Amino acid sequence: MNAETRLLQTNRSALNVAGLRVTNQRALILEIIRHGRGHLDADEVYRRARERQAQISLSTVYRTLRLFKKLGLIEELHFDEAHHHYEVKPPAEHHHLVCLGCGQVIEFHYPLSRYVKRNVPEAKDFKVIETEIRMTGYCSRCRPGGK
Amino acid sequence: MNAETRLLQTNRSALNVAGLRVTNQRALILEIIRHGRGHLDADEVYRRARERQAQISLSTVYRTLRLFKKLGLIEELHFDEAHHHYEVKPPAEHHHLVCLGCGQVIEFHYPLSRYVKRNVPEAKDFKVIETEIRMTGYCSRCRPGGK
DNA sequence: CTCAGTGCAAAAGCTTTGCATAATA
DNA sequence: TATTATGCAAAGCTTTTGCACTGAG
Repeated sequence: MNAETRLLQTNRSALNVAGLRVTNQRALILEIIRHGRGHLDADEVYRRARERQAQISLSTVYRTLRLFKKLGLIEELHFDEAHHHYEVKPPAEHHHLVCLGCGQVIEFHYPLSRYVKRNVPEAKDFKVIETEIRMTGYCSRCRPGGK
Repeated sequence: MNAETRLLQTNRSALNVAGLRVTNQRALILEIIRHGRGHLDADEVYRRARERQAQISLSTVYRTLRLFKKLGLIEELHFDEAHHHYEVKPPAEHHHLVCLGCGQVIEFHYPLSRYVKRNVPEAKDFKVIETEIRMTGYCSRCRPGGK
């Protein structure tokens, strides 16, 4: 059993647990999102997947991403563009700083939904499922002008 | 001068200040976003605009929204869907609770970026231009099951 | 063997663009 | 009058869908 196969094997169990049919495509896509640091969009997942399974189709990528999202295996994020980004669902609540200069995404962890629920009257009566905080601006290296 | 014309006139000055050519289309679109409570997408702006100027085109709506955004007159928001929503830029920082049940958007005000800057080390060094907080979940009426 | 999952191609949104015409300054 | 903005139609992208085939269970 080579390293490639072993990696895919690891993801099989995650999929089995969900009661899904385990295909090479699904194992590979999960592997790519888990392994790929950064926030991938569908096309990037597709490009990386093709390096290992030349025949994989873009529709499968889209279908699989939607499926994983529904199962809660991954998170769908909305940055500034018109398309979505995906990443594995992390255990702790986390958010994003998006630099308008270099495009890097800085992740930070903070239980903000709990804070908001405590301090914002409108949120007291709301059952929060998901919180996404996206702050755009300039990182220290890209800061234009002063301050 | 009828009421219609007077309304448009008010927006002319805002556009004049920006050094733009003032057209009926631009004045009308600004009027719709300012007046229209809620968060409108491009198509909704288009539909409302056509009620008053039958010949207006969807491309003009898109071009105008992009322009207003660049000028800082309006804000572009990213909810769950693949398209954008627009609203007038409000003076105070505000955020959104999006109900997965009925789709309503509850707005709340809170200076969260200041709070984050104070408490999150990663943000200390970041010059924040814009903060968007979107919490999805269920409002009191749509809450499924208990809690 | 059966049915869920895949690949392909075509369709379906949303958004942008080229170009001739119309309107502002 | 000199541009800038508009309308229309066509193109561009991302995402979804129909259908016959393949492969997992």
